[in-house]
Amino acid sequence: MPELPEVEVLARHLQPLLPGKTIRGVQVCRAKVIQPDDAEAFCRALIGAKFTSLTRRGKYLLFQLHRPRSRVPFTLFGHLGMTGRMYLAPKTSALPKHAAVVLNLGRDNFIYEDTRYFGRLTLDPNAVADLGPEPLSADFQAAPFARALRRSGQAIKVKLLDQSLVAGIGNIYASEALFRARIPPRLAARRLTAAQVKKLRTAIRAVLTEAVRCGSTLPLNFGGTAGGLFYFGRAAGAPDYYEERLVVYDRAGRPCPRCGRPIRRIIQAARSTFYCPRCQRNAS
DNA sequence: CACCATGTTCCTTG
DNA sequence: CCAAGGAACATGGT
Repeated sequence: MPELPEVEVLARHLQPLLPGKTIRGVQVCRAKVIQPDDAEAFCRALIGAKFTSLTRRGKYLLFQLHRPRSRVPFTLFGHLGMTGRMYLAPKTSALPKHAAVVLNLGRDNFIYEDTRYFGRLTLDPNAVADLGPEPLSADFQAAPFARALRRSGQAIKVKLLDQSLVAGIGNIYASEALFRARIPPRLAARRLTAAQVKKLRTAIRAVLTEAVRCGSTLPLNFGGTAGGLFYFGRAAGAPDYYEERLVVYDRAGRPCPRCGRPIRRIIQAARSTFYCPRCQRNAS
């Protein structure tokens, strides 16, 4: 469940739990999730290292580590793909069915599980090299954003998924931001007016900020047979606060909260886009 | 069986 | 060389 807000909430959750913990063992259950695909080297690099901090960049988690005696830090980069989860669990509890990598931290295990194994763990800083600005930081400035959009003929919805434009927007928040800015998803990026670009930038920040705030106030539940960590309403039986906050995503046929017309679903670049055909028209 | 899924990368085509 | 579109990756839910 990973777009910027989900990764941010996860980072805030794990941040106080990791610093000071030492990696005593590494179990690579599925070699394809580590990069490069060399479990031996990966384990050698991590065993004995100690966590110092955890931050986020786009949809990546940045685990800051150092070896004992060495002040030279290094970073483990984590990406959750579509279905990745990371959490601490007592070493006594059974590993989940789709465990990908398990770090032995002493009393607890750090578990990275991923049903579809689209996520990654890597020590290669290139993972993060081509990311655009952080949308919630001051680095996300209007002028460069506008310039980048002017250079692209791609539909704006598709362009928002380009992580080198802005980091962290995924398929859900691309639709949500465009609805909020009242911009039609198929409009070519270069056709946005200056006013629309400005509105879009504001909408992106608002939508992501709200999602983080919403996620941060939820109780973080461990447990269940999956041993998973749930916050955003995907857990069966868990309250669905998060889904309720989405205005257009996955709501085809249901009324637009603004005008009441049915929300429409279209396919762009092989992914679903949701929008209101009335509120998101040209020249708005 | 068919279709869908929060992401990224690679291949083909123009 | 670039842009755009689609398939592939792997598994599960409806």
